[in-house]
Amino acid sequence: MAEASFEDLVQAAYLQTFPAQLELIAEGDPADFLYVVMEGYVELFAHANGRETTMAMVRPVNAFILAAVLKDAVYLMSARTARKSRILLIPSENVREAFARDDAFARAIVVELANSYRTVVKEQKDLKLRTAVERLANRLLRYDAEQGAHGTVTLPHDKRTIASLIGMTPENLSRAFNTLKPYGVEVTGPTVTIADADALANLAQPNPLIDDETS
Amino acid sequence: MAEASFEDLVQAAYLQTFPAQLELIAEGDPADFLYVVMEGYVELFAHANGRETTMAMVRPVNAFILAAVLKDAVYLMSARTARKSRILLIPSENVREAFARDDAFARAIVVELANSYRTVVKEQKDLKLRTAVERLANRLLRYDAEQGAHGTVTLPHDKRTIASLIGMTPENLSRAFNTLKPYGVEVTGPTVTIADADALANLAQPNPLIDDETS
DNA sequence: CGACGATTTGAATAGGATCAATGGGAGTGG
DNA sequence: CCACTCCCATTGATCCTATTCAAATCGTCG
Repeated sequence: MAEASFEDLVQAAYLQTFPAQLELIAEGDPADFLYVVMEGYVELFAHANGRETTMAMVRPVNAFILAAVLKDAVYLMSARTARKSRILLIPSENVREAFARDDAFARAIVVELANSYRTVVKEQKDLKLRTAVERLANRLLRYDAEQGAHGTVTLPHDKRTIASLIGMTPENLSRAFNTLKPYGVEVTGPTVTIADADALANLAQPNPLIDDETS
Repeated sequence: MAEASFEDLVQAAYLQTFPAQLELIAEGDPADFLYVVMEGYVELFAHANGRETTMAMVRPVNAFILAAVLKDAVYLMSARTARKSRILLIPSENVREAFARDDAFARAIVVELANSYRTVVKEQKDLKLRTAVERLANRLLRYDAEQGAHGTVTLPHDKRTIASLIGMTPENLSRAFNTLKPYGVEVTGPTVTIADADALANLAQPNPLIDDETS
């Protein structure tokens, strides 16, 4: 994007540090700011019919609720810090201004939105086409790949959060881990070892059109 | 968008009529064309782990797989005509060209993508936060609203398709309709009458952040 | 009229959720 | 440093939802 637009956004932005478990936004609120996670972790979650679910975990450096800001609409999701986090807040007004003025910025946003869209589509496929155990197995393989494919995974979130993220209860997650034991999966607190990646992959049936970050 | 860009796209495009149940694209294929439904209905669906699910039904006039075209990536979903349909095929190359050249077009695409993104997020909330019966109840209320809120709904698709769309089996859909009978829902073939919209809404708990088209 | 596919219904099963209780750290305050 | 508390995670038992398998019914189309 143009230097000037960038400067304008940075000038208008606030960089703040928030403690863990602080609610940043609530679904239904008007989109006053675009949020960018600089450090830490932010949980996006949602409510309906008396239930709550984790929609996504946002890690540095990523923006969230971009679509709402551009549309000048209300947030569809709530957000809270999962741990102490440094977050950049950019007034929506400025984002929309830069979007209207700066062609390069507008195009960059398209790429970002296209990626976000495809990510959610993949998640929907994951949810509708796989059982809970399959989802967990694939998730473990993904974490392993992200962490260097050593066969030793450190879970990036609380188990209750992971359970909600992949669409199950904490109890069920615990049982799903047990189900994976015969496939070489051992759990010790937040550490998971994958003894036989092939066996696990055979169960999980990983699919690039669901599990690959890019593409 | 600019007249010239529009002309260019139209010039390069093919308008074709396809019979029902014709597979237009398959997930994993490179995105060679952007598709626009002019008449008829197109089903987007996906496979994984030996299962298949309906992801969306696209009606006129709407484009599908825009994100894949822009990213020059592979399709995440397959598509088939649900009935005889007239479809506009625009070569991806031309779309990306227009996107690069025409600023107004690029901005229009942002709006389109932002809407698509928010739609999928809503669907994910629907899936994760509601039971099958609640999803059906809300879907019926939505159809009723779309069709004029007369309390008489004509199902826009086969029941098996609707079942897959809202994430259940055809058998379960049939039973879900029976579950809704005490709430004033009567089914006769493709026609559904809603005798007591309040009772149904009380069960469904419709939520603008999930069920409203706009917002 | 006959065949096929869609829908419905029934029965049995499986997958997940809920409720309840226990064990296990991490953090707090004395 | 230790005891206490709280919350997370696990386990057990049970319940409920939804899927699967099977069969019957219905409607449509050739």
